[in-house]
Amino acid sequence: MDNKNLDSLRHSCAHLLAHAVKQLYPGALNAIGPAIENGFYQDFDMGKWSISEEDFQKIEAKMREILPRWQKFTFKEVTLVEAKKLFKDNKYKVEMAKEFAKQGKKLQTNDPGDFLDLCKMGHVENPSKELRNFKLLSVAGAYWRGSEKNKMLTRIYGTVWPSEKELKEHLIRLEEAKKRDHRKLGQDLDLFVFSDLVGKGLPLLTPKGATIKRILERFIVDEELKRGYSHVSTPPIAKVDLYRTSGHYPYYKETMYPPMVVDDEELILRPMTCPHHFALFKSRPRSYHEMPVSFAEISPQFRYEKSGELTGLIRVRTFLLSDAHIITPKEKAEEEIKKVLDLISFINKAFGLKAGKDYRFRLSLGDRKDSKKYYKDDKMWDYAESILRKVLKNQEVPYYEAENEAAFYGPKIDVQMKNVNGKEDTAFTVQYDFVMPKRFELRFINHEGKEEEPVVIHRASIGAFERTMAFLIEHYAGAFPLWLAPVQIAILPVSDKFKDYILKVEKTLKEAGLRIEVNQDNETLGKKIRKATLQKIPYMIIIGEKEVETEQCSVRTRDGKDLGQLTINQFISNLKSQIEKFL
RNA sequence: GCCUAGGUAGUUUAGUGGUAAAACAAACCCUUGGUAAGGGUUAGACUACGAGUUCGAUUCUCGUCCUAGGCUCCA
Repeated sequence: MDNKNLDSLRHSCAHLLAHAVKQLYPGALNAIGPAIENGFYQDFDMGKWSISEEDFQKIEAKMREILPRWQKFTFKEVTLVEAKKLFKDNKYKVEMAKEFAKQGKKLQTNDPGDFLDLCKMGHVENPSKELRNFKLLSVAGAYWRGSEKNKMLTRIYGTVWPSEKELKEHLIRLEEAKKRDHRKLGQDLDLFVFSDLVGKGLPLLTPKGATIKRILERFIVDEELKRGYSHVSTPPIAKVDLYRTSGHYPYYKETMYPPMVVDDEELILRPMTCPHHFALFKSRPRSYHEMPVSFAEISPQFRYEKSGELTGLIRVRTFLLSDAHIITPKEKAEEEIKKVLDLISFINKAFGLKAGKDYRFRLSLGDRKDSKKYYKDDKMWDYAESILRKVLKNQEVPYYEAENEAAFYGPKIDVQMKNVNGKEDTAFTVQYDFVMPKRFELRFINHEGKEEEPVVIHRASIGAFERTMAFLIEHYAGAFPLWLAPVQIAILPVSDKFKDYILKVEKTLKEAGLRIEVNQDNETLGKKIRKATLQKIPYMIIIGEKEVETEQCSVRTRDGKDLGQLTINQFISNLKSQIEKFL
């Protein structure tokens, strides 16, 4: 079934849900009910009622009771006056009717037999047959028309599929996704924890979690140094004036931590690194010879995200960003953006992430009409957006454009990744900024000996480490590739008689830079293997009498493959060549 | 922040208006075992926190904190 028909199926099911709920809860009003990816939702103003997931069984039964009567949707075009009259009891429908009429859209009602609704979308031909394979999934609050200022409605999410088999498969996929959830794996694999006492949105990384972070950090710093970045170190705290100069303060006051007053000075935990790097740039005059100047930093940042927005490691209140600011003459900006995209491709390749499947590029544009949210300079916006678009086109990568997603100082290219729940977040970002150079009076001396204003490219190559770790945990389902695995080798003695040899092996492997864990517990070999496998440790080496005699080790992988006996040196060079291939 | 649901040993869960049960993990003992769970013993919970109702609350009510799924937000 193609997407259009699937959408019709799902949207039709939202009607069925609306009808059932209205019958069960007199006075409930249905608002919008669109198809979404893998399902649909339907919003209700429940009036005096409230709904929880416990009510789903009852609602689903009602839907099945109604369904046989729904033979065919019939459509009818109506005028605004007629619509207002037909839906006089439903203010949401009336508001939509007015809105559509204002936009010059035709108003249409449809009726599957006993449920007249205002609606313009596609519907299935034969509802009673096609709508059988549905399931209600969750209930949530959602603001009417998506605005915090409006009333909160009750939203019911559901899914529907052309066949029972597809429905079952989808439900199994949802279950499987839960198993990959980085929050569950973070617990099971001992990577990070939260503490009520420390605070929400403030993750504590365990030794294993911190190891992954350290590997990523070293990986990206080394790679950036190779590519010509200068790594710097600036304080995670600064005077509020710095952010007043940058213009961040009024725009982002809500998400900054409140200022601390120390001796007549107001200090703030930094929510971003840009102004620090600009201050560094301005510390002395800059010549065109050294441009572009690329300051990179593994930078801790602090943002007061609203409590409901926090999710595991994906949205946190303090995080470490692989930040950089490329301060470049305008004519070199395009080339520099291209270089950043090359770096991002390199990173994605190292992780085995594929464009289109695991991530996608988004060209995030401004809105010329919204001068509150975006700095007003139409010409600069047009120019900056055209440059980013051009680079994306030349890279021949698939991308999509999104209005109203830019930073206040310019448009950006975002690398969007999906988490196991299907929610998309920005992993990496490249931003074109023509505002900060003005605000900070950034200048360099050009080859004519005159002062010239550069542009700034803000970019986060490997993103925020916490968030990137979350994506990677889910991407690998916890089975990290050798180079990233917090523990690479589990040494499993067959009994405790071989301590001396084990110590020797452990020392040799550690000296070779490998990450080891020895399981000396008084347990059977089978149990030790099980434990190491559940911890998703890539390699297990088993040492017993045979290995001690021949000075070898028996190697087994977490996938259950037996690689036989190897000398320690063979094993080391085997692993090392594997790691090198990745990097 | 808002809507809905939830919070019981380190973890996953059970349970009850009369101060809590199990599995795994832990510690110890027996076993010295060869490729996914050997056996036993012990310890571990002021049932998230605070208040109320009650003779008595882990259980009922309210508040606070935290978590999940959404919404809003996401530099």
